Amino acid sequence: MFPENASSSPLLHNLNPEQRAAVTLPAEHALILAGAGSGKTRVLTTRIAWLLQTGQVTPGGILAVTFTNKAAKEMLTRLSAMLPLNVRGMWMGTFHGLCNRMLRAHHRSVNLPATFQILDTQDQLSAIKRLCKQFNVDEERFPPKQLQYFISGCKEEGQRPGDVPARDEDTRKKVELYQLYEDQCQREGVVDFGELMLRSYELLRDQDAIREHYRRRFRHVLVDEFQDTNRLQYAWLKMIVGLPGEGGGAIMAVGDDDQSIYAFRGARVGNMADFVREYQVRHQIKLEQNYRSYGHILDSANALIGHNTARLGKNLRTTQGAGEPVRVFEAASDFEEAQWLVDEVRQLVRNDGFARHEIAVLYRSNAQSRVIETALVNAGIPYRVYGGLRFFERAEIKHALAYLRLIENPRDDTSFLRVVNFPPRGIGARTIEQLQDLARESGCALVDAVSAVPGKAGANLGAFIAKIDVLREQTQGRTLREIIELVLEHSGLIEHYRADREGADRIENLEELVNAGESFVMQEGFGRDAVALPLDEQAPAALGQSPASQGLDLDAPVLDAPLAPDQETGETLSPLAAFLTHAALEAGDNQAQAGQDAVQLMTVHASKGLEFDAVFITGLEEGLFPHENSASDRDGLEEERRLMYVAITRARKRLYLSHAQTRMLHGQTRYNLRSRFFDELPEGALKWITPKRSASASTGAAPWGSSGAMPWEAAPRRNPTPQPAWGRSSLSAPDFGAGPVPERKSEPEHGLRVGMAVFHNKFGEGKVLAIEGAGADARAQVQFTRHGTKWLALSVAKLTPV
DNA sequence: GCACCCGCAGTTTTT
DNA sequence: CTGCGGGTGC
Repeated sequence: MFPENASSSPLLHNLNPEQRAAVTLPAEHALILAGAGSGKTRVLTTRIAWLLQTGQVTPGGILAVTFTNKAAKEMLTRLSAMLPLNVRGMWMGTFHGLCNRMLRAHHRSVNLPATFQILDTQDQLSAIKRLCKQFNVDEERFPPKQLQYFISGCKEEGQRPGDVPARDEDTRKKVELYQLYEDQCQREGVVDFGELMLRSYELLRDQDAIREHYRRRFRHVLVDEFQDTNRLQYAWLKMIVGLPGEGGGAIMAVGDDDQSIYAFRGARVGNMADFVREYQVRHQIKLEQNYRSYGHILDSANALIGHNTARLGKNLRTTQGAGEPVRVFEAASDFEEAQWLVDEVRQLVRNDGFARHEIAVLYRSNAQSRVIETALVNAGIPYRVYGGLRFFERAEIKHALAYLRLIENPRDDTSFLRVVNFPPRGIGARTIEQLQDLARESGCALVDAVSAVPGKAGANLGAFIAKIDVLREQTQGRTLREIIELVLEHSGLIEHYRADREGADRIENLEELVNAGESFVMQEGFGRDAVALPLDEQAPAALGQSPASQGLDLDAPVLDAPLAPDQETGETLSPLAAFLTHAALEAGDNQAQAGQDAVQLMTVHASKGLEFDAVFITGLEEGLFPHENSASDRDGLEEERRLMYVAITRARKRLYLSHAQTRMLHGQTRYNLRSRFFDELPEGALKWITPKRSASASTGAAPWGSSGAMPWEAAPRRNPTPQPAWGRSSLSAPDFGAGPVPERKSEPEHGLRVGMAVFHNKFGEGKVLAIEGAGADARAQVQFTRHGTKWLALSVAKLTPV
């Protein structure tokens, strides 16, 4: 089936049978179900290396697509470690990076300027706000955020304004605004993220020659995290390879339906089943051998995910031993949970030899990090929070980029408005409104309407565009570094921030921008980002606008053509334009101060794809995890469960689960029941380490978290604390130090829990959505079948469980 | 044109 | 309880 020399290739050493089977599959469509920690990236990269090594394909025949730049980089790094590699001809990157590359190469065919710039989510929103103002849209009725969601949603479904079914008046209005937004972007020469995908898709759909070119070229299309693809991305892939029998390449889709956690942003797990059906996939390989976690951890993951229906079906297994049990802790409050966590982290580092950066603290929502951060700060434990503002999203950086973009394209109104009066130069809202009116009347860009503004206001505006013009001239023929330095100097940004008491950080970031430009240039001659290549120098070589372009032999020089200038554009992207593209497509590191050995804090979502020696999953409470907004329907709950599955499978050696009985949320104390997920884990793999509390013990009352059902629980639950871990000194006398354990004078007596069906004398039947407060203050949010959702004070309203 | 104050909302996120 | 955005007042 494959060349003999290849079957013994060193590439295949140390692969398990399933991995090896996946790597050496024939050139046909295949689905690889890759469980967590099963060596997915390894299979993907080895597959590519193997295809190349056995001469089945040249680098130019490979298209490998991922979701994040990080994943793309990782793949490239590992691949180059396996093979000496000419990465230039290979298309490896994110969906958006590759679409960008394609659109740059064919910018004329898709009616875009060669230097089109990319709007990130923030830019898109401000563009929409601007549009709404201009057309006097009632922003109460049509919040810009919602319009943005609507437009992005349409694009992800592959719908242009004309394709959107507009049943009601509201939708018609939104579609109209969608159209106006499109016109505006087109006029300004900018595209948003959705547009990158959609326009690239349409290019392939509508331009036969171009589509056939790519179809013949890409013999092997490899897709990472396939379960996260949205409708448009799958359609795009289908365009690139065609349906079976249409002469296109083979798709190897790698994914894990159990790790599908992005439905909320359009991901369609269903693409996996569709793919199998539409491509008559014969080769489905399950990678179930897990190389990451010990047995108890995997048992927990398997048992939990087993509660989901409609799975493709997988069970992780390990050859490592059972390992330690999963430790479960019940805290009286979020505060106590954090204290406990700090103590435990100390133990891990001091006694058990865990590196701090090998310890992760996971939570469902960002708001939960605060208490934990406070406790860590007080304890002097270094930590890092993932997922704040990224480098290129910071305001000062966006300001600097706006100047740079205006140099490149003065018609970029979004950038124009961002900095026309920043730093302040006496151009006020009135003037800008006037300018916008003038521009709209004559249908031109803001910059072109400046000369029509009279008086002092006009002079100020004139000075602004003169400044930009001067910068543009000065930067001619300069290196990227010099360009950025010039902009920082002449824009007045640095000066402005120097006057600001809290501007020091911002100045530092601006100076960092110079470095970012420098290293961008270093990386690839000038801005040829190896991952998300902004400019394709190869493929379109055969697709030029030469007289014979329609009849060109698209096959001949393409696959390994020598690097040639883009014949369609006849020009190369300037370093500046390339850098701006890079800034939009790769927003930069998502983590705070890297480098030092710090505990890692992040949401469960952010943890996907990572692994740690020790993992804490905190806030395992009904309403939080599973989140209240998701727990009401089955799909939502199943996604929450997959999220929990992702969280569990991050851990290598040790896993902690914790929940708190009370938690401050939105400035109020909430009483949360422990997560139902606890009931879905195998008892034998767990160990409750919650210590007995002296307060409750001395009164003789059943201690929280001790044996027996909670007093307010309708159905008896499994014993949450079979054997408190008295033996361990660290646990027997918990030092909850800094504050008193919150008093619990009034334990809930209402007997209600979230999800419970209840009856009210006036409102009839309903379902409890949330419970808040305690004793006389206790309130419940109930969704009534006939009377909507209401908050009821439990001391007043009579609710009876049904 | 800017500063301050009030009011309101408040999962998850990459490109 | 926070942070952000809009609106008002100087």
